Amino acid sequence: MDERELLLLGLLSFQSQHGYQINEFIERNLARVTSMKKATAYAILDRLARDGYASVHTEQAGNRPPRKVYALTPRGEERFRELLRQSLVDPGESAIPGDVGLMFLDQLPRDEVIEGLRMRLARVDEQIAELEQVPPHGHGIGVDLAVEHKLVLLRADRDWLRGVITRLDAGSD
Amino acid sequence: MDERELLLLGLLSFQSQHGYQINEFIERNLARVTSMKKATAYAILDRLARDGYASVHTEQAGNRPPRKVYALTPRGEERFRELLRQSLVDPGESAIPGDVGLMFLDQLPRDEVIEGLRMRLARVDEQIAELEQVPPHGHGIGVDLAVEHKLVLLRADRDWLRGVITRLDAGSD
DNA sequence: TTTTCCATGTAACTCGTTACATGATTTC
DNA sequence: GAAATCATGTAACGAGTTACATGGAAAA
Repeated sequence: MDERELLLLGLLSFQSQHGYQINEFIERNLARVTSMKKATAYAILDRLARDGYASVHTEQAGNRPPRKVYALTPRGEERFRELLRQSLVDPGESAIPGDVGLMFLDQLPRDEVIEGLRMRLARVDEQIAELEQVPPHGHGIGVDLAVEHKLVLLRADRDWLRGVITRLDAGSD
Repeated sequence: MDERELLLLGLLSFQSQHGYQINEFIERNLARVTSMKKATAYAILDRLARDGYASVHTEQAGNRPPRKVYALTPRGEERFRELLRQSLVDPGESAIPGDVGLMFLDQLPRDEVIEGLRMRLARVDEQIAELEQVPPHGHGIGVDLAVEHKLVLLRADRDWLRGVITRLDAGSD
């Protein structure tokens, strides 16, 4: 159920890592996937170790601060697969925000609505353009599927937005 | 930025209401739009009054518990329009959950993945069927647009899921 | 020499949910 | 007579974020 835990387990399933390393990776490469903050990641890693899903051993490189390296235990791998299965079946309610706003759309002058939706459309277009430039990932199809999924939904949103704007434009005679 | 506040302001923009009334309405008709809990709604209504966005006066019908009836003030109406404009332009990051799971999809045996996605597809199909039976709302196009929007995204999700399953099926020879 | 990097954490805070309290009144 | 309805709230809890502390090393 918990996407954050799943993410950390997944990252550890590739290789053992220490918290700082994981946080760097998330910040650099996964900013659009998760918004988990560093303190949270440290806390969850701690919890994973307490629950027996990960083992910890401390490493020291030269005179640097000691690192706590986490490695998945067999139980942790099982936990990972369990959460993964769950997340495939039930990704959780995809809270589509903004629909509350749509509901009250009639309370606003039509041109303000159109202007607002145009700005929204522009942002969606940007996101699409950005995602389209993400190169294929290579290692398995999972990551590529995730990107593709986001793209598909964004394009559907874009097309719908265009349609709505057109209709509103036509109706404002 | 706050969808809950926008929702309450919007409901009050139709007519003055007391908290219990609003909560009932939300529970009965807006369960799929918001998951806001009663205590939260009471608290936000309180805040709206404190901030001058709503006026409060207490009514008593017979021997029943007194009602605190909230009505939008002019400032409240302005606030409502302001939040509404914002929400049209920037509905907020549509957290698409489950994409974390997709990323790690290669770590699971292909038939488990396919089975999981089939179950997911079935649930999406159900949601679509359910939404397709919602009758047109009549009062303005806003509510209908919100439903339509959700439908469009669900259908895009469904089509994508079908495609992925087909591809995985083909690849598992 | 000041800033940034490394690496981990803690303490305070925010926001929302859960569960409960209240007390009359209507319904089963 | 027991249970649900009406109507509002409070207190405790949980999860996550923010901001900060630490202290040596490398980079500017």
